[in-house]
Amino acid sequence: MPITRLNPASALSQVDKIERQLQEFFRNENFEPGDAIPKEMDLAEAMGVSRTAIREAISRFRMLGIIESRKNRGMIITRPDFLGNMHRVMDPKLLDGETMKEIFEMRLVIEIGIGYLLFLRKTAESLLKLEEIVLNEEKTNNRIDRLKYDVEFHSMLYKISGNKTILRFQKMLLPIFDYVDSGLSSTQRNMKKAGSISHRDLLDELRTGSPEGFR
Amino acid sequence: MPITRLNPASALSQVDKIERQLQEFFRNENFEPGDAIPKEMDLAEAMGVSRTAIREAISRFRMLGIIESRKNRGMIITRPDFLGNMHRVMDPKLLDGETMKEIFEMRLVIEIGIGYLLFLRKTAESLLKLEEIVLNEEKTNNRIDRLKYDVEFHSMLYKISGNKTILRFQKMLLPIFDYVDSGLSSTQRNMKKAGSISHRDLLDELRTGSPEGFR
DNA sequence: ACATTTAATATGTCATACATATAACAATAT
DNA sequence: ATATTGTTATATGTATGACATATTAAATGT
Repeated sequence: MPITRLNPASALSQVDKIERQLQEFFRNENFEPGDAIPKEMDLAEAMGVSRTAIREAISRFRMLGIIESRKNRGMIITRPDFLGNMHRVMDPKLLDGETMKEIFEMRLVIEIGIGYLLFLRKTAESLLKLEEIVLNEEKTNNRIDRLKYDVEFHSMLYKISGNKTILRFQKMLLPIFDYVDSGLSSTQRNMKKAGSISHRDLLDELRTGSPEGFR
Repeated sequence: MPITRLNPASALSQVDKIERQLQEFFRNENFEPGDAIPKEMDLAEAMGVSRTAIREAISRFRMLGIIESRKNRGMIITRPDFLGNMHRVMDPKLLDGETMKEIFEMRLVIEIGIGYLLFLRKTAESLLKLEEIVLNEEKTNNRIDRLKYDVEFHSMLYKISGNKTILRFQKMLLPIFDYVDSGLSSTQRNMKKAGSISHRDLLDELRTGSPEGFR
């Protein structure tokens, strides 16, 4: 039950109501990507509101990637990118500390869980690439380069996992990850410590070990 | 690099551009929740567009919970609920099969990773509650009740984890979880099998075992 | 039959007017 | 003097009409 669902009903603006009604309408009528939806004026008349209000609501759907409109061709339902909007709210300045800590924790949780996928999907080539990255990392003393290879290493891990969505989700969480890193609870500190053994260890474990050891 | 960032620049509507400029503006000027932002007319004049266009862009921020406005008091930056909007796009009819499978997988990945938190945060009382739920589950033969207790059990697990955000995120993923459940790859089937040992087993493992066994 | 022009149409943008809620202040009554 | 009430100014909320623009479809001419 998202908190947005219980905005004091009276505080809902007309546009908010229109937005909800439209979303409900699209779902109930089983609209799918590619389907055309009624034109603005028809919607406005059917709901007894101005075209302006309809357009404000539709504009929101456009942002989410649920609706696309072209001049004269009308509007159609489109396939949204369900992570594509997250970056708009993933802002350390906007979120509160508690939420950020939980997001931070979620990232670690996903990282642990992803070990499973890695063992199921690792290949000889992917291990070679990891080896390459680790070698580069071990060779350099430059702080910035180390960071670069660190990013590369993790990137590669996600690629091996074969799940683009999880990879993207993790990247979305990065702004928070960069920001928190202080004021960690002991639990989180433990988790982080557990996760920060060297890449070389991880690689070796991935090569010859088991999911249990990897974690 | 969110896909929304690379909409053919020419295809961006005026409102899209305004939306971006405003978000950039808020970030650069270090606006934080509670801060007042310029009024609509000032923004319109400053950007050389109509108030209508500004309002369409602002309407989007309002939906995201980034901006709130009250009559005559102007508009202020607010703390968004970073998961609160996901339900709008978490629709099996809108997403493609591949994405849904990946989301499905992400849920499992999180479930595995969360085992860690459970062991760190379990308490005597929480174990008792789990015991109660499992007992109820074992007593009933009603299919619907079993489902209910299954939900309760998982809910309780997330509560023990002490991370409301992860819990909510999992709930957000439910529509997809309910929907997929067919056309799984062998990898996913394996993961699911691994995850579907009985609740009794899980509880016992949680009581006396280790994170490794739990997984 | 083909190419070009014209008209019709739905969305994109703008300007304007009015409604509504609120804050600040003034006026009044006790 | 304090509290209540009324007035006014202000910023957002909503509606309306106009025009721009792109695209489809029909009409026209050769």
